Amino acid sequence: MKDFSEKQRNIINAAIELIAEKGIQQLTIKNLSKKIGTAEGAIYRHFDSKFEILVGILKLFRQNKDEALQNLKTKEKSSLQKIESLLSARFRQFSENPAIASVIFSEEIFQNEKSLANEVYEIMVESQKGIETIILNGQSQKQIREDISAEQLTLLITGALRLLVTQWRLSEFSFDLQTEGQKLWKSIYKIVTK
Amino acid sequence: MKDFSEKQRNIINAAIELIAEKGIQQLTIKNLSKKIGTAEGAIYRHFDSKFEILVGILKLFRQNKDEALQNLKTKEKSSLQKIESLLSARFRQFSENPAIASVIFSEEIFQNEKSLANEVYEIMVESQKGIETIILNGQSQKQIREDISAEQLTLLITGALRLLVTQWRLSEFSFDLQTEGQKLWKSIYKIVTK
Amino acid sequence: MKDFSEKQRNIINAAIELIAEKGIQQLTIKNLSKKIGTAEGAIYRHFDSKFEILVGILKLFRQNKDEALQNLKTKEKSSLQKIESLLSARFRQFSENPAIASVIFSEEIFQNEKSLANEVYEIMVESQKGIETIILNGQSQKQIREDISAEQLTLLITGALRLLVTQWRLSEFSFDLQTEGQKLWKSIYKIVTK
Amino acid sequence: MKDFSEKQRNIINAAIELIAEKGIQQLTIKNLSKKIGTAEGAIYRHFDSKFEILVGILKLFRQNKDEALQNLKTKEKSSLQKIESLLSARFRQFSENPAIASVIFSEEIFQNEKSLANEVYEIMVESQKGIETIILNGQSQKQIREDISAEQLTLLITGALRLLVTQWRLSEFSFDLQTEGQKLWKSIYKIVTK
DNA sequence: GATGAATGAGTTTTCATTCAT
DNA sequence: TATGAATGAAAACTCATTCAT
Repeated sequence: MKDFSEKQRNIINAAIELIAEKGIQQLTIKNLSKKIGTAEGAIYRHFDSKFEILVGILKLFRQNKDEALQNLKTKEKSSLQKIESLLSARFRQFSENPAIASVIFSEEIFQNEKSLANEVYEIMVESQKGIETIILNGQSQKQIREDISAEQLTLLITGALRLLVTQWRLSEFSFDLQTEGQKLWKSIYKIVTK
Repeated sequence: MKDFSEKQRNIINAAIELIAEKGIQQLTIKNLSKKIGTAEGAIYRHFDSKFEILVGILKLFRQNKDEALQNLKTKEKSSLQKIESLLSARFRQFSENPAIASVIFSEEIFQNEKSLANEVYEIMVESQKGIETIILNGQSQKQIREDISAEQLTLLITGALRLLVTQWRLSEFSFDLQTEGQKLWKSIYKIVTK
Repeated sequence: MKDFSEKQRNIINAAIELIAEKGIQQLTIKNLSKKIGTAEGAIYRHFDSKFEILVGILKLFRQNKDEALQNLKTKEKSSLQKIESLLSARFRQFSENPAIASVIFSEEIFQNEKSLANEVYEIMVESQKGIETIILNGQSQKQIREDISAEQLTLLITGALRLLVTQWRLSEFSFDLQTEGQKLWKSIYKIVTK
Repeated sequence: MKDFSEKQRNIINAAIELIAEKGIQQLTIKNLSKKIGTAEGAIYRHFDSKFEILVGILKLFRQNKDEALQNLKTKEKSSLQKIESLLSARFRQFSENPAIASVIFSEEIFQNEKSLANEVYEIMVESQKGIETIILNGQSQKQIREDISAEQLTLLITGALRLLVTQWRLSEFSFDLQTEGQKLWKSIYKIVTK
């Protein structure tokens, strides 16, 4: 769980951008070193292998997720407010860093390596468990409808979030993600409150 | 829009399976020829290049989509029945051919080539337009709630469908997709009818 | 125990020559392909890896040894004649193919890979066991002195053989190996017969 | 013929151990610096290049040899006693420092560089000349048989010594070298005295 | 049509050496 | 003196594609 050096963070971010721009197949050490302006060999001072860079990306995503869920716990908010916070924080993060948006929901990128694929799945499951817990709370406080299970509501909310981000990316960021995110929240609100 | 020869369909299906099993990075001519039991050179009798095989995969997906939407038009059903049909047809197809499930929602696979990425996006948009049209019909016939736009409802439905399939795949097909699909339909039904 | 194709034998022989000329550190795929006049990648049609080429060299050496020992068994000769045959066959082989002489007694070449180092040692032990058996026979027939054990005599004979070949090689083949081999045989003869 | 600093001797010894353990191909500046616990760059304070380290190893071997031969000259012993001394000193040295045993008879290690290969050969020739001189003395004093030339006897003795050490090393030091060395001496004694 | 060897460019990684600190 | 990051060349290996058979 060690923290990354500045150089390591540079490399991880460059890798994320590269994947976002051209796909994993273009995430080569050559392209990566070009992007950060060093010789190819230099990268190996900071990561033992290309694989470790991918591991680094996932570590970063896991940290993102943990911080997001942690943030919510400390705040005194209703369940609905918490969900709204979560969604708008996500949309803001992606708007500010579209490269992350391009990679974070693209599980296929890590499919190559069994161990990474598993890590990806875990992060996804844990992230959804976080939302499901909030919804369960909302249901027990009668703020959220109970005729649909928390699991199903989570599937609907998370699925829509992911798809909206995917559309944004595939359309080459042709619309304002935060605006559309607001609209989505309103729809979700209507749906979950009755 | 020429149709494929049997050999070509073999190759396309083998390619889809290969991607599903090991990711696009393992879609090599060598692996492909091994899978279909021919020499490497033989593949070039049927496709001019590897790129054309990817084009072929997308052509197949487009046909799938067109047929699915066409099927519905001919049938006399309510909007809600149509959506249910569409969903259950999808889940059935994926259950029968998990490889397709692994590739069809993985837009990143085709991100490498600009022209393919665009085709992917178009198929996705057209597919959703099909559902949106059904929902609009349902709304004008008062079978589907009107306080949420057809576009938003489509986002919610399609997003959940995609995410459920993704979870099924990442969990290595650990649950029964059609059963979970039924559950999802019930939730969607509750949501859209009120 | 499969036999090698002609191309594979070419590659193995080129590898032996390369090692003989410049040492294992110069046994690179680039140098090897240059020597046999193909592109680097072409070699991988015939061997899965560089490692397999080294395995191939050792297989060849093992065959050499097996044939040499087999040859002797069939012939009706006294123990002393057998030893003389063995030595002169060796010296003839090395004279005709100095590259083999440069590699066959250079166990360090294969030290890099544990599995190969073991194979090397086995070949050496088995080869000496062959000679020891002949000596034991000679002793029981009173043709060879018995006050020194067969093992020790083998050590002396094999050690001298190896060292003579090593000197020949290090002196850049500056003397006639077969002539010196004859001299060595005479010395050995005197030693073992009394 | 300058003497080495302590740091230089450290480096040379670490290099010998590294070669002994894993072969020359693993003698890299990185591995070397790891073994002596410094940064890679630090090595270049003490040696101008990796090549100079190899030169250093050979210088050490030459010193070893010179001292060994010098030692004998000063002592008042018979030729046979001198040979026994020489052998047992060698076996003792190798027992105490197996790494040296692994490198000193492995001429191939230095084969890469023409100039080193030559130095290796010279050390070997001079070392044998030393023994040959002792034998010649023994022959003129009728302590050593004269029907076999001093050169041939040297070949037999040195060859057996080398092979025994090689077997010891390849068998991963599975027997006691000094005990086996004693046995070898007894055999040699019988051989040269009659 | 099919085969499989060959090609040339590309991949990840390693290495001796240099150099700013 | 020591450190460790950077460099450029070279290592082993892969790959899409071509082509003689």
